[in-house]
Amino acid sequence: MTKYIKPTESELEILQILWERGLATVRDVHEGLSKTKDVGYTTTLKLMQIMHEKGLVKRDESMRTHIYQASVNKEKTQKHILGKMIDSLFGGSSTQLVLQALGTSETKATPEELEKIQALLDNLKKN
Amino acid sequence: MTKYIKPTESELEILQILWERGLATVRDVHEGLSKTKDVGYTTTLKLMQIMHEKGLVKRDESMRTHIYQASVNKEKTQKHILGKMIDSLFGGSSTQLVLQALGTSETKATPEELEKIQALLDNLKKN
DNA sequence: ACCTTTATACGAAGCTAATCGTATATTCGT
DNA sequence: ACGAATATACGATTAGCTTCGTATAAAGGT
Repeated sequence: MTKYIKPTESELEILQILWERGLATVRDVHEGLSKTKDVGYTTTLKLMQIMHEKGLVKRDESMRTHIYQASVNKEKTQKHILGKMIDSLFGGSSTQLVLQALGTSETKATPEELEKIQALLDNLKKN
Repeated sequence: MTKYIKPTESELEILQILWERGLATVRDVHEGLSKTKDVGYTTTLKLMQIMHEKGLVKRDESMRTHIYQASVNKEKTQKHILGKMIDSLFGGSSTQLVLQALGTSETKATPEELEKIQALLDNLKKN
């Protein structure tokens, strides 16, 4: 039972990038972040160092430029945060959250995604 | 365009209780919180005072024991936070979030809820 | 070779959230 | 009427997040 470490907002942004790329340098990540927000390079560096201390990321230090990768699982992290949100914001009802999310939806769901949702829904209906 | 104020974790817990009860004293809220976490009365009080300063709650001060109520809309707040989460955690795809939420689901959805979800889903399928 | 660029490491400041103790005023029970 | 309980207000502390400046070392270019 390893203790779950809740990533902060900024850490999540970084994880997001690492999950996408797999391997990345601080500079890679920083350039990714720079697309959406204005932040100094050393800030990104510091954050990633802290994440390393916390165990949120691993890194290969064998070269001068360290290579980082996420050490926490994407789906598990999503599930964890989602679970907390369901509790704190939707009184524990995940269906309430789903209703809100589908209602708000501006994203175009692909037919495949819709089928997956339908399948899950059918499954829930059985019970 | 009134500035949106993002409630903190603790503030959300309090809002949750206020949304449920409509009107409540600090003690009411504190007793609600005490069910799930261990916190001092003055901590709850302080939080609610801060929320009042921020405009997250209103209060009737005409009596010694103030009567509080939420001054922010439940659905709007949910939608706002959900939106941020979809962006930061699911790359902007609300369907991805729905998939996770339905998959994780331990909550028993009522038949009515399932029908509502189905209706929304049917609607999405049309387009 | 030497100057510029690019790394990491580290320290510290600014801010916000969360918590609680204490002071003070009011109300309640007996 | 008087002590206990209960209310608000307020200050202070602690902890964590975020940010950035500076020091130092290693590469790179010409």
